[in-house]
Amino acid sequence: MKVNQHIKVAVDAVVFGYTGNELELLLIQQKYGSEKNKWALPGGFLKDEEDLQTGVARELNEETGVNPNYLEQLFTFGSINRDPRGRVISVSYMALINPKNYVLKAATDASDAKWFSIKELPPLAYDHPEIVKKGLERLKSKIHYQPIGFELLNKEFPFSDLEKLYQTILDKSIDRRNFRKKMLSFGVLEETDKSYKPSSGRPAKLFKFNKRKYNELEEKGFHFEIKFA
Amino acid sequence: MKVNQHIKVAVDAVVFGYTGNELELLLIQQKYGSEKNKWALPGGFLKDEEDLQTGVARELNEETGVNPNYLEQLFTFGSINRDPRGRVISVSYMALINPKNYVLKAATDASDAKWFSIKELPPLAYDHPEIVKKGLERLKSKIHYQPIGFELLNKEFPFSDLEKLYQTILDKSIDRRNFRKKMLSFGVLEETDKSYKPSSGRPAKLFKFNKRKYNELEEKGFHFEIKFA
DNA sequence: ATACAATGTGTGTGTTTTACACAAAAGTAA
DNA sequence: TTACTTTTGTGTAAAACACACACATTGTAT
Repeated sequence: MKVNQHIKVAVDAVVFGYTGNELELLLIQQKYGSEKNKWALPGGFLKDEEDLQTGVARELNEETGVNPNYLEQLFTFGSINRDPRGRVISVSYMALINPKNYVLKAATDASDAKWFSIKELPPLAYDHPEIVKKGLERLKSKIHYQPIGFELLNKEFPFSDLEKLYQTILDKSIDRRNFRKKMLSFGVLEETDKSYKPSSGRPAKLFKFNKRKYNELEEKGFHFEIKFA
Repeated sequence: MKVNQHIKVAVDAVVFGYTGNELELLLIQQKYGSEKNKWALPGGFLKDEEDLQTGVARELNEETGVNPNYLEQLFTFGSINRDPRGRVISVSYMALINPKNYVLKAATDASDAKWFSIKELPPLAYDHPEIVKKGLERLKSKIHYQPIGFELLNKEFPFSDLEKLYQTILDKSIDRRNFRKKMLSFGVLEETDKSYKPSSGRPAKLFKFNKRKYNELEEKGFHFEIKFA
């Protein structure tokens, strides 16, 4: 194939985590290069023999040690000068993980991985602010019509966690009663027999998301959709 | 920048048009190459010095003569073997145009452009069926919450056109009264003083979409959203 | 003038969304 | 043991919205 093209293809990941208080973003520190000491999204150049999603997953694992089970393509960024090193287009992905499930890789020679509150991000390299913005938008909108919030929580969680998660992501308060009513009405949450004891106050039942049931319902035309005042 | 990568970047466009009866897709015939005589999405390799959207727009114009004013990135396809000629990733776009505004470029040595009903597509090259599918999904879902339907109609149109457009795209019938009521309730349609005479029956007022007003309302938190029984 | 074809319009009913407050279950401190 | 604090768990009434549904109007063609 004769094409005279000198464009490199990179993949980058916007990885969200939730701690119970804050929405967080996973970043790595650039130790070398023109953007030294800035922070960047995990990512890197795609290999000739791997497909896009495999590529991000690999880079993510190499650079931070995490292996998300939710990974979704976001957008492809291709402005001519987005990377001062040359023409690079970046296929970006959004990943959701529960930070508790991983210990971040310690600093390697290439990078140092760390969680940052989405509200206090350090200076980011390249056009990564734009990519993060796209990720946030996607997360905020998708959480309304896809049950992706559960990817950020423990397998079993008290209702209040789910509620706080939504409030944190959407950055607004929601009515507890209406939220619970609506969520439960979908019939995709299962009450477990366990309960969780908060540091003070009444213990809460633990719930879990029943993915099988969700898939079943979805086949039948059901749509997860949650809105707020 | 030293990266040993041999991946080419292409851009492809899923171009939808509406004739008043059918949703149509703009395709070009492959005259050479391994996929000779199949039809393909307009598109081609990205140039080193153009950004993605510029690239699709250029290819689209070169190959078919159309210049869409609605162009939106869809998805990036990157399976390893999607193109038998080598490793090529394709950044796909969706375009909406009113076919009446253009005369398709006659057959050039490279290709022959033609509209096909979405219901009777010829065999498509590469993974283009998958790309088309993505485009259709996007169109179907986006038409519910973004005023993109107007891009497919004349500037001034009878209400029935809009209605038929929605029915065609969504492939289901909708209640005329409720649809009209809801659409008008947004306050983004303007009644003109002109009217349109159908071949038979009562003449219809012509409406036009007021984009400025839509943008204003959107700023204030308004959301275009239309659903059906 | 009559038949035909498409446009234009309102209301009642059911469903969904919203707003809102108090009791129950634990732990802790007097 | 009692009372205080904290968090969970729950119902109802009003408002907004979605849905189903039918007939008069305005033009053309015969």
